[in-house]
Amino acid sequence: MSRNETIKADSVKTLSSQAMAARSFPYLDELNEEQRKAVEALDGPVLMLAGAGTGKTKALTARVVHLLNMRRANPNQILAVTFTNKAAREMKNRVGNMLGQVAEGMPWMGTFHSISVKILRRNAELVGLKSNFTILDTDDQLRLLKQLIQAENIDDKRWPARLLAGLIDRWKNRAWLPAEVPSSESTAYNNQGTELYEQYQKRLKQLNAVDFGDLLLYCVEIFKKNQDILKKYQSFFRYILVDEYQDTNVAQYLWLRLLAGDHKNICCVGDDDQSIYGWRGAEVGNILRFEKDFPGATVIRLEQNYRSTPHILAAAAGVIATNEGRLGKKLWTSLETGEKVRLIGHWDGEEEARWIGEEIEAIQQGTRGEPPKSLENLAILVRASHQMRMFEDRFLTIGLPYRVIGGPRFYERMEIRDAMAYLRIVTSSEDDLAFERIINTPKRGLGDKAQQKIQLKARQYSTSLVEGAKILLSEKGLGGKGAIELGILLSNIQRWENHLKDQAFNHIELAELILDESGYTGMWQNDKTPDAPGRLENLKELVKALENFENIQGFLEHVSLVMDNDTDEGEEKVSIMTLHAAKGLEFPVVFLPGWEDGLFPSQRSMDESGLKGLEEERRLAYVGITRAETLCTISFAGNRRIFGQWQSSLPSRFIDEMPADHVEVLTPPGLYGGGYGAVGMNSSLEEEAMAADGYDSPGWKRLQNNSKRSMLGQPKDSKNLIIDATASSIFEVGERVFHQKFGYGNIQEIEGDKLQIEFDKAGNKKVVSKFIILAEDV
DNA sequence: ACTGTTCCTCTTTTT
DNA sequence: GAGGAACAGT
Repeated sequence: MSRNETIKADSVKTLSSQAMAARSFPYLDELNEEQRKAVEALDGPVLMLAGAGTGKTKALTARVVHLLNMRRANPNQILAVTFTNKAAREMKNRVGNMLGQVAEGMPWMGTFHSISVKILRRNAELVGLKSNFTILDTDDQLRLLKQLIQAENIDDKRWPARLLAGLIDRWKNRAWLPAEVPSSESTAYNNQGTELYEQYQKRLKQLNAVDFGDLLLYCVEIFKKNQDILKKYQSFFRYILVDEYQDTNVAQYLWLRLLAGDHKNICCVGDDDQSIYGWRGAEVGNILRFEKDFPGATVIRLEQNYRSTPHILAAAAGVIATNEGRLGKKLWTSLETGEKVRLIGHWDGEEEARWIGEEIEAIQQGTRGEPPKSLENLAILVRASHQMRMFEDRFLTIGLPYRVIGGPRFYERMEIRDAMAYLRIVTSSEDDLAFERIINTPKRGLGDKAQQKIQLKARQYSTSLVEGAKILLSEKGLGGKGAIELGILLSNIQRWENHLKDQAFNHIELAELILDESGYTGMWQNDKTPDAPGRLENLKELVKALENFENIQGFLEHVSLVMDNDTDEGEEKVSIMTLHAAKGLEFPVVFLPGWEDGLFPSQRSMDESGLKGLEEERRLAYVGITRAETLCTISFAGNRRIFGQWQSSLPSRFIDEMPADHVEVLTPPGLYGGGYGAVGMNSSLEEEAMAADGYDSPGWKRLQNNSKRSMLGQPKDSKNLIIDATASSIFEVGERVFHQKFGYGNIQEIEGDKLQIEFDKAGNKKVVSKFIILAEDV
């Protein structure tokens, strides 16, 4: 019925399109009312506020299919932008499935960056680039910046290149060219930030290279300065769809506004509660402002959650409710009540990993009174990647298969970058950064001195390093072994270039030949370190990856843009990933470890961005909880080793924000003396008991009192209760005390139950008194 | 030039 | 605890 209304409203449309619309579209019947509205509101600006698990992707793909079925646009006239390659792939697959064909016919479905590259290659000359420009990765970028910094005689100890890289990235995210950086920023980076930014951009253009930020920045610049080109793209992209709109930064926002400026057929999907990329320049303001930016916009809220049980939703809602300035959504579900969110405190991080490992095995075997579950259904979501290690260690020792998602990427490995540098120098001998990388890898006796001579020569003739090296040799500016080796390298490069041109070999053979003749493969074959075989394996994989591409250039472009490496071998595994990487995913069973103040919410985030930072952390917590379908387990540890130093911490404040009715507090198993890990490597029963009750955070206490089950079977006068009764009174300032992990120290200050202690070895720390005993009692 | 040593900082989060 | 930079020794 609503479809008929739509047709009436669209009375301008041709008879044929009406006839098309009158056909039945089975995918529409699978949508709920709101989703359907979002799909059928084809024209004009649409904002789809889609809460977690509300079928956003379903609606989005249905919308694409509907646009096609209604003949509003050809597949190549729809611009569909996502942030990650994974999301783009997913959308392509789903659209393809719905249409019953491969969605290769949708060339403009991709990430902001990949689409920008396409546009930029076609218009490169407008910003002073050649269309075969290379895209630098972070490593190249840093090396380049370092060179500039050293040329300016800046102490790169005090002013690290990373800092400058971050600064430039921020400016680019705001779509500021060097000349557009406001003067308020002029004190940045020792007052030389803007100057170095300008130099950096110049140098990039000399190298015919861009960095990630440039892809967006230059597109925006082209659109702004060339009305004709903008018009062309505006009319070409008849419909625009944007996923995860809350994560757009200023540059992306301008990019979209410019492209949608004419017809305004733009549909943005997002959730302000899931905005977690503020640190990368994302502006939640973009989504909050949508209706102002696009007057008359249709706003649709998707609030029915199909993913999680009511307990999980309630816990998540409780946390996110603390944030201010939300657009506000109320998620609801018709699913039946499942288990409450589980909460458990541990003595330290190792104990936490051990416990989670045991839990996972139990769930896998189905010993929790439920059918066995595949490990594919389980995920561990951490705040910071260094937390992953603890779990990897533990899972390796108990032989639990796991997969780290978004870890160190394939393309970032040293051997891959080296190999790619060889390929780069062959496709473009002007790629100085690639040449620098390979000139002495493997060792050719071309050290700092030789390289400096080449640099000097290249600068003197203002040419590339390869050319500079040739000149140096012809002028006999280099002697001995170095000269011979450099000669060999240069003639090798020349020969490889010719092979590439002649097409004497296909690109796979050529790549193998290059790695072979350069001695690079040999270098690793002769390497006796334990990771050498793995590196050779990676090189093989690199060559194999070439099979999917027509030529080396195409491959290089792919690698610089597509960063995820889904090497999903068949075996079932637990997934370990950061909360950021988990956005958009869902798992029946989710573990959220490390909920401690300082770690989560991250201290750094709060220090740098204050309340804004804290609220973003809270959204991260919300994202984490809402990944879970049926079982969500949150945990924290009282002690954790950070930078090799033990640190004690309090439970995350987010724990206090969860409504107690929806949380069940578990007691660490060690308390009962039974079960597993009772006598851990370095944690005793007593310590575990303290861990269970060692916090004074009101929320933790409240939750603990609320949980009757956790108290079952616990002796009334168990040791931890005795300690509890005496805890806050027995200490005095100046007393000599002992802590299990930090060792001896003196009390500096007493603040309720927390003691400020100057430890002899571990430094000054704030510790809950229950972890402390008098030195004389040891 | 290269290798091995110590000392230093450092960790959010990523296209 | 690890990876990088500076230094010293071959």
